Amino acid sequence: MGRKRTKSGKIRLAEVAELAGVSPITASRFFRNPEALSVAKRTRVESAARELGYVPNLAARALASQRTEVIGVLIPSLTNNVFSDVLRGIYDASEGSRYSIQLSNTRYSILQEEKLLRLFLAQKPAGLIVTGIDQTAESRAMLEAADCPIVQIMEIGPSPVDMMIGFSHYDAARAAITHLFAQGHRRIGFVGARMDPRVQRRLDGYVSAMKDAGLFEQRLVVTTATPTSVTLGGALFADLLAREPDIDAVFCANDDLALGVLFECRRREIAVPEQIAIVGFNDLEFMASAVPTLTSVRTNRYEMGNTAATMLIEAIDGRRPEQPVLDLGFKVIERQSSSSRHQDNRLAASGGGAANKMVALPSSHD
Amino acid sequence: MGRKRTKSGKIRLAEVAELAGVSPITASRFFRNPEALSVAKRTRVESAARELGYVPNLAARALASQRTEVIGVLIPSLTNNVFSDVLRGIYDASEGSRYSIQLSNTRYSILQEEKLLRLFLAQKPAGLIVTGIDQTAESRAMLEAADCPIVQIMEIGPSPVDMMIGFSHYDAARAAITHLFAQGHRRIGFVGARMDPRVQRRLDGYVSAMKDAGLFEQRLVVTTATPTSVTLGGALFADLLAREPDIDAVFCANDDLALGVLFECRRREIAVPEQIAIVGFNDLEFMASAVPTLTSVRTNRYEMGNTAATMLIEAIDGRRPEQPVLDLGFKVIERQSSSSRHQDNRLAASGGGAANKMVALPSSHD
DNA sequence: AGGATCGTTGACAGCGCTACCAGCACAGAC
DNA sequence: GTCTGTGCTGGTAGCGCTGTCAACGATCCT
Repeated sequence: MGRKRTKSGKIRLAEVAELAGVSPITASRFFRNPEALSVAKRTRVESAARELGYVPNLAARALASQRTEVIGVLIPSLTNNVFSDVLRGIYDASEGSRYSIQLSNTRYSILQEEKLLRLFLAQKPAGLIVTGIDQTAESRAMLEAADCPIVQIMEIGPSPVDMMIGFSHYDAARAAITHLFAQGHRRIGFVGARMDPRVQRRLDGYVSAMKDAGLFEQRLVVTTATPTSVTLGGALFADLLAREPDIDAVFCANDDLALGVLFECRRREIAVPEQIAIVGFNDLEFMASAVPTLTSVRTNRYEMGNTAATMLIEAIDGRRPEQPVLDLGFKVIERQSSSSRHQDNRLAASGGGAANKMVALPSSHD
Repeated sequence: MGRKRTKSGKIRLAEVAELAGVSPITASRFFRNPEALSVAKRTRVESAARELGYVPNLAARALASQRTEVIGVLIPSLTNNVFSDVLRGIYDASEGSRYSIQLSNTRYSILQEEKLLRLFLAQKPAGLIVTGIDQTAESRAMLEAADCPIVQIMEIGPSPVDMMIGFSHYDAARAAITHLFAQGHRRIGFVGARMDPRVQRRLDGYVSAMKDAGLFEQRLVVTTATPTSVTLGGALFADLLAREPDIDAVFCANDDLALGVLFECRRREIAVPEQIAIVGFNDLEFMASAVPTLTSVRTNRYEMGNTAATMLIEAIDGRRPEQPVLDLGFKVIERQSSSSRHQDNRLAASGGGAANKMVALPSSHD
């Protein structure tokens, strides 16, 4: 290591080839398809490259080959914990592969998404990961015309552009409400923020489950376009309570809101779950640790990102998955905050994650 | 829009030049330095480019110009809330500039960092943002030899490679302990996880403050190399209590741990702050919303990322900042969890963020 | 033995853009 | 009128790599 380079620090493929005693094109092949070389040349090129500390010039490669080894990723937010898990999965899958990740943030704007898509596509990415299924018509057309594999993540729906991996937010919300019904709750409020398409579909699931039971009332729903936060959860819940003091449960569109609701209950000395049950969404780590432990709908975020990137890379390399649309499902993780069997959370054991009851469901469309 | 392209979707600069009736090189200049063109040609090229929907081929540009418009960013973790705020700042600053962000994750390994650095540098990035000041000697040498501006973020220390923006974790921890002393606490425990260099320096600050007061005992310190989590905060605190039941305060190396400690106190019916005070670090959003509200040391994470990227871009464009090392400082945000004036948190008003008392300090080295 | 096939290698010609330098017109100085 | 400088423009020559195709010897088949 630390071997000094020739002037201006650039070792070209030609130098490696010369040292190895092969032609540049043979050296080039070594880096792209080592199997194509004889063992002798392979080792010669390998040691020459190592000795010189050769690193390929990606710009030249991209120019010559008319394609890049960049996977474009479009997500709506960097702040949201949900996406950091997904991203981690994507980055983990990309490591070890020869592809690098180019990330951009749409800020929940499909117009911004369209603009970024245009930019990405112009650089001929090897593949693309986009969030959700609600693109503009123009974006949709660009994606369909793109000559690279594409994975839509976070949800599943009809007519994928190419590949798709996620779960049904609608079904997941219905499952959460069904769980609350099973625990004997009837007047169930909905608290939601940001109201992006996925949160909207959770709301739809809530509404349909409530309507099916003849329990839906518009007054039970409190939402805002404001980005989500714990504090906001408390505030929205306060609004809900002011409007409907007799609710017996709250379904929160995400876990931050649920934590805010829990704190607000504590502030108001409302017993959870005795007076009000709480169910969150995503099952972030802290849900199992709260007091009382908080029920949530577990979503496989890391796995979603990881599988999406893995599928994409396979597809780029010409091995299309036999299953282009993958439903990762969800699980209702029942904890103290919604358990009618729960008597005294104050004496509950530390951690609380030991005896989680899980209700696993693959999501399904209707 | 949606104008169709010529075959294979590629519009080259030459086509734009032809339509505009200028030479390719003139068209090229339009995109790099419009001022150098006469107004007439400028408008001609502009409308030609728009009409054809021209998007530059970045690979060709990079190859020809021997430099990229990529800013490399090396951070230790994608999961950590702290870094998602920093990243958001970086991405926000890069938007609107012509630079794009290339992100990589060192997973808290300086060896991995060195490897990534080598990779990044080989592609001649326009600039580099690296986390912290604890690089390997080899990394350090590479950074110093790099012919692009570099910003080290998250902390400040002696001998910056180039630019530096952050704050003193040591001083911030000392300030937190000083605050606890002022509230009358004496037996103050330390809870830390992951123990990366910055957490280590917070521990150092804690130790020095405690020693200065003649109160330090090794038994008050509980740490682990395990990545941080809320649950872990509870577990570490349980260890600490088992060892030292008579502590009257806990300083947590981050807010997740602090939340875990709060939940564990609730589980054990330990009154906060009456029996045990809690102070966290970073001041994540939920700290102001917890019950009781949680004291923390506010760090300017978004601003750190944003300013770092802004400074870097300025430096790339040849305008080096007059202030290459920037201390963003910190603030101890005093809340109920460590306030001796706090009597009954159960009746405290919603949100609790209204009357935060702030103790602002620029960090300083000694 | 002759032909076909395979595995391996190399020559050539760009990919689309920009660095460099030269050239031109025009203005001002002498 | 010539010279110099300035502002703008264009020609030439690559940047470092890979796609394509051709060539070669070795192997296999009939």
